[in-house]
Amino acid sequence: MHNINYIRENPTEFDNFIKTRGENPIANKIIEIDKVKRETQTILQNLLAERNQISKSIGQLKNQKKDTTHEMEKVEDIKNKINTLKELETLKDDELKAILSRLPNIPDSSTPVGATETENVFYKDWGDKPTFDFNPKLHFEIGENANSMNFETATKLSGSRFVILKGQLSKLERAITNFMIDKHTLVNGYVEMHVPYLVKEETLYGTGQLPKFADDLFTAGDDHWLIPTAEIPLTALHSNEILNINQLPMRFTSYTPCFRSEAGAAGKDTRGMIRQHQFTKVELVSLVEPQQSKEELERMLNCAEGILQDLELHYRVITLCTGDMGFSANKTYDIEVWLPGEGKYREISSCSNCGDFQARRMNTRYKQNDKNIYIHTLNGSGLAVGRTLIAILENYQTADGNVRIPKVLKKYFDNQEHLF
RNA sequence: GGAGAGAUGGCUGAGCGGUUGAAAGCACCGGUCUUGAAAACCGGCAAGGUGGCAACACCUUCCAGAGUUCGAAUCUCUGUCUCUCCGCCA
Repeated sequence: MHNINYIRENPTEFDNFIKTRGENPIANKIIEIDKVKRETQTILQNLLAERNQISKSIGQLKNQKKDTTHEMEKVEDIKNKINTLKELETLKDDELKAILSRLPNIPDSSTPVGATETENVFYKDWGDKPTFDFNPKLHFEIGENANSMNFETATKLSGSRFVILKGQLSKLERAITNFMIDKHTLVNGYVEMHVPYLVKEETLYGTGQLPKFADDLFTAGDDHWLIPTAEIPLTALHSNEILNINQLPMRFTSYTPCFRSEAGAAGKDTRGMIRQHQFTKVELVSLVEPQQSKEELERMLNCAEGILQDLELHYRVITLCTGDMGFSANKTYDIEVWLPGEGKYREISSCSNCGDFQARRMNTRYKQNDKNIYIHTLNGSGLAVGRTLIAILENYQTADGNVRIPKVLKKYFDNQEHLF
């Protein structure tokens, strides 16, 4: 959510910013609605003050057993005016909210301007592409050949975009998760949280998924929605609270399943487990003071990168351009891991600074020198577990169809050398 | 699922329908005292908004939403959540 004062004072700048995010200019319209709303409010409040005054005097007159019919008539007239003005105010307020709640965050000055993903900017990379003396297979070929990855049965149970992992692959998924959580809690200073997978509409509004992106989500039929990422419950942990400054920064990590309808991705990545309706992810979330958030984004990125480095997987980091960035972010780094089977880099983590955008929507503040200031929120995958599993299969595969177990995961496998 | 009780400021907790935005205590902040600290004492301490250069004035908010009333924390209805007892149950 945007600060209306900012829009009021910098309409052109605001329009220029949201233009880079693919939105049409709208500041003038916002200001016009806001103006009518505030004018209405001023008149309304004066009438309310008058009503309160008269009501008070009625109380006093009644105490003195005096006649109040004159006052009563006066109030009756004011009441009618109050009702019409109140309706108008609510109407304008709703209009304003409808617009503001659907406008994306303003990009950080270091975010490259661009329309589509082709204009994302290379930031850095790590490691080298592995070499093979055979033709590296795709992850699902490896999994299916080992009889440990099954899409057909999953489709029988749940339809398309689901998978069943069996035996060693199921265990690998669990080992990856444990490794990530252990690293983030023991080394990186994040607090592990176990959170609900079903949340209320209000919670999704806070992080920015609603009202605009309902199509990307699954509902549970009642008033609950399935989380598309643990970012949602973690970021909202302290919504509607005023924190003490010494509580910040807060760093949370959580392992959860994520549910996404993939509404806009029909026909995309239909083979394999790259794009599923359900996947698991270890999420990182930071709640920080405003002046810390830029630094925190780099820190978070490093924490996510560290996992891939430990797993010795080659990757690159790109900075998303304004047009490709998510709704709530002001700056986003994507980490893309190398998949030799596909011969492509694939997103495995996305780390975003949301500034005060989400904090405004969910009303999370902290007190400093008697002032209440919106915090900054950040989130990042640390990492997507399913895609990490894919990366391990494709990068660590051997000519005979087996898979070497990465050094750091061996302890979860009784020091075995190979997966199968 | 059945029966009952409740929801007030950071926390605990008062509150006959009419100076109650809300007593009191705790916590917190500032000060006096002290070598320092504690104790004691004094003072401050909800949020959002509108108007105003400002001082300041006013409005809204006592779970949420409707309603009754000249006037609602206080009365009525609906919803949400919490607690206790019973039933069922991982």
